[in-house]
Amino acid sequence: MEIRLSSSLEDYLKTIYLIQEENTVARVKDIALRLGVASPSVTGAIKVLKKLRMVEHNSYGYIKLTESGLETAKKVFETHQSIANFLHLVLGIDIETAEEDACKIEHIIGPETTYRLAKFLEFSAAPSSECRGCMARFSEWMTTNINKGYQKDK
Amino acid sequence: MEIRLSSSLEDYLKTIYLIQEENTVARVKDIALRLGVASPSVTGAIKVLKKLRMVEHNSYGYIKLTESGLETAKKVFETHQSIANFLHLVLGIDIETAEEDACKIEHIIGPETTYRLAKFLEFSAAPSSECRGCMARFSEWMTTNINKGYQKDK
DNA sequence: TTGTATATTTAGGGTTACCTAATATTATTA
DNA sequence: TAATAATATTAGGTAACCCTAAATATACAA
Repeated sequence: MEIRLSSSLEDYLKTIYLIQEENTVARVKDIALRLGVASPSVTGAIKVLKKLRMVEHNSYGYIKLTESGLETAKKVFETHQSIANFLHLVLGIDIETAEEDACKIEHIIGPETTYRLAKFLEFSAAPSSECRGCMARFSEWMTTNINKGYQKDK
Repeated sequence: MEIRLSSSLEDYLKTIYLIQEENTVARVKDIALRLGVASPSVTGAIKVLKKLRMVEHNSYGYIKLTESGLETAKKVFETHQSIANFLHLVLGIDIETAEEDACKIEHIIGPETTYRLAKFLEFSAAPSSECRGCMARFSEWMTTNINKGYQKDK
């Protein structure tokens, strides 16, 4: 009985989750601030998430994830972490870009891709893995080759 | 003077490109069929792409990419290939899922991520790369570990 | 406790991207 | 060539998601 949420709704859940993790209460204003949207957009999204039983909310009150909302939010966040780690630690992309890209990809890839990506990270970062040396070599190789190809503008 | 296209418009360009590559002429019907949308959606998109000077088109006629449209379409397609190859060859995801995921990610990641992903593939697949052994080990390791974690349902 | 500041919601719009049904054009074939 | 089939376009509608401006509710402080 898995409900397929939009990227946007997943972002709202993830944001509420992150606010809750900081032992803070989630308010419309905070969510709006973090997501860079206006307050009425948050009110609208919360109304939908409430109907889906992902959050609890009374008018003008605080917002809390339900068990089901928490579960989904955690999944999204974990997927985010795997992607961001891969982009940053393996590909060597700067942390800001890695986070930005991860924020978009997290809503798109299926569970199998997520699972395998996490496993790849686990494998390549394991202390015993010969892969560690290989990753270091790639890193070196990238640094020496970087100027021949893509140049970051802006 | 880079114009930021929507995922949807990029898909239309990519589809026209792929039809052109088959030495076939692109018609509304074909594009609609490949993308799984109705004809009026294609007509609408073509109107936008024409305004952006990405395609040439006269009413009731064939559709052709302009130089600028071709350039963008190629970029999208190349990004697609890098992602699909990574998902399939490195992570070992079945080709259909890899293609599906790539179709979504291709519109999202920036040029640096694309560049580095391609370089990673280049490095890890190079005949001289010690990484090849490492990738093979990962593949083995995945096969032995796969049942402990995620199981493909459906 | 009453006035003011802050936070939230409602109301009303805009954009993108799809759809179906109806109309117009082009192509085919009898 | 005239009728029919195939294709493309226009018209009109829906849903998701965002926005600003205005109204409403709550919190705080004099």
